[in-house]
Amino acid sequence: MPPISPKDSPPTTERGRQRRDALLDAAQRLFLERGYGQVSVNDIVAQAGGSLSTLYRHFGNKEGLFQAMIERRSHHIYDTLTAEGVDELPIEAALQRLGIDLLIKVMDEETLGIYREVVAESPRQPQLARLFFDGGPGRVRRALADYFDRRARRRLMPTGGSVELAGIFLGMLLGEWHLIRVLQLESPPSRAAIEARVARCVTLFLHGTEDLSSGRSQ
Amino acid sequence: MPPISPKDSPPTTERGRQRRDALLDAAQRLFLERGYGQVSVNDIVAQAGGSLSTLYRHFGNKEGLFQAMIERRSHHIYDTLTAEGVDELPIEAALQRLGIDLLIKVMDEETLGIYREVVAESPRQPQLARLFFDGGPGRVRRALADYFDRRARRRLMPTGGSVELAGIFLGMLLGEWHLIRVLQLESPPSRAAIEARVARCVTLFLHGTEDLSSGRSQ
DNA sequence: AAGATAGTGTAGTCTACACTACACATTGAG
DNA sequence: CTCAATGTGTAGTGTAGACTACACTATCTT
Repeated sequence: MPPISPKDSPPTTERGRQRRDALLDAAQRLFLERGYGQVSVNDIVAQAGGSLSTLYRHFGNKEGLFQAMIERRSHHIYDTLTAEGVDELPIEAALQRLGIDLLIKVMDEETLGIYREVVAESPRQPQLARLFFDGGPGRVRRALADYFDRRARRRLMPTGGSVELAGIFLGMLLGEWHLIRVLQLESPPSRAAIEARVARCVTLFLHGTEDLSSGRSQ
Repeated sequence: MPPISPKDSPPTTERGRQRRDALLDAAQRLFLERGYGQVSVNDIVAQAGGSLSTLYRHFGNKEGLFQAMIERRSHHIYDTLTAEGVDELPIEAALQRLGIDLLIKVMDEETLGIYREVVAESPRQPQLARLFFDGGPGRVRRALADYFDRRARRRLMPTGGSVELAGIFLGMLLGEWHLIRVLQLESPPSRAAIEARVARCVTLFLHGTEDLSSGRSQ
């Protein structure tokens, strides 16, 4: 009878914590490199040093290890995105800064790897989806929506639907680029290309297509 | 020595075509239901009827079958989206119609399944990524960009960057919704919800946030 | 009717790998 | 010192599954 919830007991001793981290590090490297299904627990132990028994003591089974790894990651990845002091900037500059930071983070090979693995495994491990979304994309959307709400309170923009608005803006930023990078159809965009795209998105978001240059709409 | 390119010879006889289609149908059902790695070729044969030998004669190996299935699918899925007569409509209506059709298609469980499988397998099967993108999302982006170009030629909107603009608009439409559905975090949106979101995106795309109601930007 | 072409069915090979068993080492607390 | 908990190392076990071999059948063409 396999354990329903893998026993991810907090390590008591210092040595225990080290072994646990080594296993997580190895798991991360290998899972993101080859994909969950293509990595054996033996590979991970070989990479991490230590012993198979230890792995099973800590994580219960392969899935437990995977989830622990994803959880650790999705938290740390988006921690750099805590836009602070953003309320003092004009909205153009604020969105521009957030957009650039976000695109750089999201185009990063590690972030893309996490995304691929989560999408691939989520049908079999639904907890994974929540874990990832709430720790990553969901948190960014929340933060941006809060920013919009603060502006609305200061009467700097209309009230209401801030979460949806945030989602739309984030969608604009990623657009087709994310898919293209997830599928590895093109090489990563340069810093300059990122800045240009963000600028275009910000303008579009604030003023619509009309404002791009001349031209009237039908 | 495994064949480099799977022998996907076009079936000559009628009976051959039937057997081939039956295999593809079964493959599609099972792959989308359980995921590529979780389906055995024997499962597929059992579902399709016929024989293992036939499968290998047609597709060479498991990957060949998978690719043939994805190719067939990504072509047919987006065929419904050939927006015709769209040039006669005001741009609001045109974008609205396209947006609704697209969101319905993209939120469909089958389309989401294809997406998941392609993302999951693309690192191991790079041809797959191209196949999918060019047959699906890429074609939609191309079609929308062409529409923008035609409008630009009629001086109804600014010239240039139509492909990027199309990508941005499509990104707005999907936004966070796509991820949420891919990860199955929420149930499918209602028709009404889709219409509301598309309307909001179209307004935003054409006029920016300013126009949503009152409120001035900083 | 005879041979080519494609489909069937079964049985089997070979390999990979999740997970376990077990005997032994290390460490730290009382 | 000792005993309990934790880590190590090796050597399995059991199973699943991709792919092959082979003997046979159905159909179609000329």
